[in-house]
Amino acid sequence: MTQDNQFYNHKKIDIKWQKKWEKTQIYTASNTSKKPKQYVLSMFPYPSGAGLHVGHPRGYIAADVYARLKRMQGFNVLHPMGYDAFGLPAEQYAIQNKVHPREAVLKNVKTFEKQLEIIGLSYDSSRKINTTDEDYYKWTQWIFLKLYNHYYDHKAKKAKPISDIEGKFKHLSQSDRDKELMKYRLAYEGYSEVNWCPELGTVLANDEIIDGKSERGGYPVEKKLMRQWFLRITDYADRLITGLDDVDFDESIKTIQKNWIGKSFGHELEFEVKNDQGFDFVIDKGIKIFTTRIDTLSGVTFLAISKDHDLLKNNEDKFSKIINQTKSWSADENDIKIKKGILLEGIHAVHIDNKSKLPIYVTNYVLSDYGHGAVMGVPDQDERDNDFASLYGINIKETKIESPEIIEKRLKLKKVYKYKMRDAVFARQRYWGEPIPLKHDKDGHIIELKEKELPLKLPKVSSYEPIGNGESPLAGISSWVKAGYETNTMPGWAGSSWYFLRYMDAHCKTGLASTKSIDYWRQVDMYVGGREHATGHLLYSRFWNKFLYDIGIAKTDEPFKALRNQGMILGNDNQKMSKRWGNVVNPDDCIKVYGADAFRMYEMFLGPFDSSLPWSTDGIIGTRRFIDRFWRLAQVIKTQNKNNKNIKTDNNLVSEINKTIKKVTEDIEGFAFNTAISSLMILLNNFEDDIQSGKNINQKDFIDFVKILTPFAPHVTDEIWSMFEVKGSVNISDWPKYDLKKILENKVRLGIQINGKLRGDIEIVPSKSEKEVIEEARQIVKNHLEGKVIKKTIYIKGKIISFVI
RNA sequence: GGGCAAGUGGCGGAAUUGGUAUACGCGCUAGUCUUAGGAACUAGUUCUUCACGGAUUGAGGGUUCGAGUCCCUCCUUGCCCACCA
Repeated sequence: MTQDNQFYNHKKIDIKWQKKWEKTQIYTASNTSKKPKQYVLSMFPYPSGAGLHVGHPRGYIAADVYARLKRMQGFNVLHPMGYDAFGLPAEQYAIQNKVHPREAVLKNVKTFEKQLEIIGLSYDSSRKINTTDEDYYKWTQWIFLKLYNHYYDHKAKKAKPISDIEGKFKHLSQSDRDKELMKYRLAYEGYSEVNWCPELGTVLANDEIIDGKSERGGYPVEKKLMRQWFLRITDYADRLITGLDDVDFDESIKTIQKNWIGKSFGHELEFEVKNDQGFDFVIDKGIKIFTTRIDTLSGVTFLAISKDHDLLKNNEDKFSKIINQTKSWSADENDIKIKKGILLEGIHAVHIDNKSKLPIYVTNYVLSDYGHGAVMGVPDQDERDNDFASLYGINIKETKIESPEIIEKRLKLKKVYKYKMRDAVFARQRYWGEPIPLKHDKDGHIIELKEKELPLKLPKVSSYEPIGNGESPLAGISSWVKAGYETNTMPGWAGSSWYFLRYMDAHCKTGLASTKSIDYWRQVDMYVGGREHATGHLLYSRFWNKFLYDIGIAKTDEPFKALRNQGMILGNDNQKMSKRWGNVVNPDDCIKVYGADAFRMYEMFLGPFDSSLPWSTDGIIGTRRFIDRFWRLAQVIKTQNKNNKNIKTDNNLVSEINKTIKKVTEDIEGFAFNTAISSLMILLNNFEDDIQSGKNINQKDFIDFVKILTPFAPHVTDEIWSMFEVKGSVNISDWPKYDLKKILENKVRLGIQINGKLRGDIEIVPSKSEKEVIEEARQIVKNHLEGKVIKKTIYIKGKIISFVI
C-alpha cells in the first residue's frame, strides 16, 4: 500500500471537494422546488477583527450537519450565511486606525469567510448578505418607516395603519396632532437618560463603563437626558409571551424571556396627599401606586417614591433642597444595597382604606420606571419595606390579610397588568449604523422619506467620533443638518432583527423579499445559536417578525419554529476563551494539521451540544485516527469487491449497520451529535473486527456507512464515494433507511439478577419464548439458587431476568 | 437574595428514561515495528484484592425484586436575573 493510501491526505482532498462543491453549486436552494422545504439557519456572526476561535464554529458545524442530513433525506434545504456588521466594534476600530468602518468590515468579513470556507460548510453561496450593504439597509429603513406608520390596536391585538386614528385628532393643531399621534406610533420620538462622559465628550454604551467610570481613560460618567427614538415593543409583550407556546425552544430560554418581559398582575391605587397642620403646601395630585399584594393593604404605614417622581418635579421650588440631596445618591450598585430616604416634611398621604396619616419618603430603592415610581410600604410583610422602616424608625403595623376580591369591591379597584420590559431605545449617537429615514422641517414637523428615496445613505464624514455635545457625527455635517435629516442612527440590532427573511430572496429589489419566496420558505425550521441572545436579538426579531406578520409581509407569527443553543467552548483552563487569558485556540491551525473532517467530528464529539466544555486540542487525534482507519477500510473493501460483486456481509455486521443508521439518524435530529459519532466509531470497530477475522464485506453495505458519516465528514466520504466509481456527490445522495427486522434478528445479551444483584448473563435471540429463556437462565445461575425457593420471576424482554428468593 | 442547570474513572463524557454503570474518545501501561524518539498497529486500563470476591455514580435517608435515573434532607459548582412593589 502506498503512503497516500495509508493516510488520508486532507491537504489535497479537502480543498479539491470544497472547490468542486462551489463549482457544481450543489448546496444552492431552489425557491420553487416541489420537495418539502427545510430552512436551517445559524445565527450570523459579527465579524470582529480577532477572527474565529474554536468555540465559534461549533454552532455552525452543528447546523451544517443537520442541514446535510436534511438534504440527503430529500428536503430542499436553505442553509445560508451572512454578516451583521453595523455597530460599535467596527466604529471603534475605524476611529483607532483612521480608516472608514466599511474598510474594516470588508477586511474582517474576508478573514471570517476564509476561516469558514476551510471547515467545509454547506452554505448557499448565492445568498450571502451583509447588513451594511446599501441594498440591505434600504429595507431596514423601510421597516422602520412601517413601524413609524403603524400603531398597536389592543382590541384587535395587531398593528394597524396610523392613518386609521388620525381622524380622532382632526380638531387639533398640527403640532398637537403630531404630539398625540407620537403616543401611538410603534416607532416614536422621546427622551431617555444616557451615560454621558463629559471628559470624553461622548455617550457611552453600558459595555464601555466599568465601575461607574469610562473604560477608556477612567473618567466619571453621568446621566444625561438625550433625544431618542424608541420602538414600542411593550405593545407586543403579551404576544411575545403567548407565542412561546407554539415554538420548540429550550424551556430555559422561554423562562428567561418570560422573566425579562416580567408580566405581573395587581391593582392600581391612588393615595390622597394633604398638607400637614400649619403648612400651606398645595398639592392637588395624589400618589398612584401599583401593587401585587392588595391583600396586605391594612399593613401600609408609609409611602415611598422614587427620586424622579412627578411630585418632586411638579413642586421643584418647594423640594429643591431634597432634589439636590438625592442627586448625590450615586448609581453605584453597592450604594443601592444600603437603603436611603428623605421624609417629605409638610405633607402626608391618607390611607385609602383606614384614612390614617402616612409619611411620604423619597427613597433610592424605588425604581422610577416601573409601576408609577411609587410603592405602598408594608414593613410587616415586605422585606425591603421592613429594612427601610427599621432604618428610619417608621411604624411597623401588624397586617390583617384580606381577600383581594373584597377589597376590590369596597374600593372599586381595577385589575391591571404590568411589565418589567421597557420600550426599546432605537437610536444611537454614533456614525456606524443605518441612518433613520426621517427629516425634521424648519417648524419641527417630522417628514418621512418616501420608498423611492431609500436607502438614505450614510454620508462621508471626516471623523467618526461623536461631536462634543454627545450627538452623532452626522450632526456635525452641515449639509445633512441643513437638509433636516435625523442625526441619530439605528442600534446594532436593527439589521439582525429581520435578516432571516432576506435570505429567502437575498437580491430582491422590490421588497425585503418577494411575497412568493416568503410564501415558500415561511419561517426558519431550525435556528442554531448562542443562549446569550435570549433577551436581545431573539426577542427583537420575534417582535419585528410579529409586526411584519401583522402588516402582511411575514407569513408566520413566529420567525423560528425551533431553536437549539450551543454551549460555550472554554479554554484548556476552564475559562472563557480570550486573548486576555492567552487560551485562544485557532481553528485554522487545527484544520491544517488534522484536516477539516477530523476537526468537524471533534467539535461535535467533545460532549453534549448544549453544555459548556473545555477545549483540548490533544483529543482531535482521536477523530483523526478514525478518519485514517476509515480511509484504510475503504481501500480494503475496494480490493475485496474488485473481482466479486456478490460477496456477502456477515449478518451480525448487517445488524450493526442498521442499528447505527437508526441511531445516527435519531441522534442528529435530536442534536445529540456526540453519541452519533460514538456509534459511528463502534461501527468502524465492528467493520475492522470482521476484516481482521477474514470475513467479506459487500461494498453496498459499506456505502451505507459512508453515507451516514457524510454529514460529519463530507470531504473524506465524497473522496471514497468517487473511489467506488459512483457518479455525483455523496452529499446529495439518498440517506439510507434502516430495517428494524435485521436489527432484531441479532442476538442480545441479558443480565440475570438474583435479589437485584447481577449473578450472570445469557445470550439469546429476542424471538425466543419467555419460558425457554427463564429455564435457561435458571440453569446458568443454579449454584446461587441451590436450596432456595424462587418467590418471584421477572422477565423484561430485551432487558433483564430477575429472580427473587 | 431569586430563578435555572449540573455533580459518574486521571480527563471529555455514555447509560435504550427504573433493568448488565463506567459505552466512545483522550491519556496511561505493556508489546510489535524502528539505530533511537515519534507515528502506526495489538492488548490492557473504575477502585480494592495474588486470587475467589467485595465496593462504587457529591453525602445521608426512603420507595422498589431492582435506583446514576424517582422522593426527602444536606453539601458543592456553574449560568442567568437581581430592590420589578
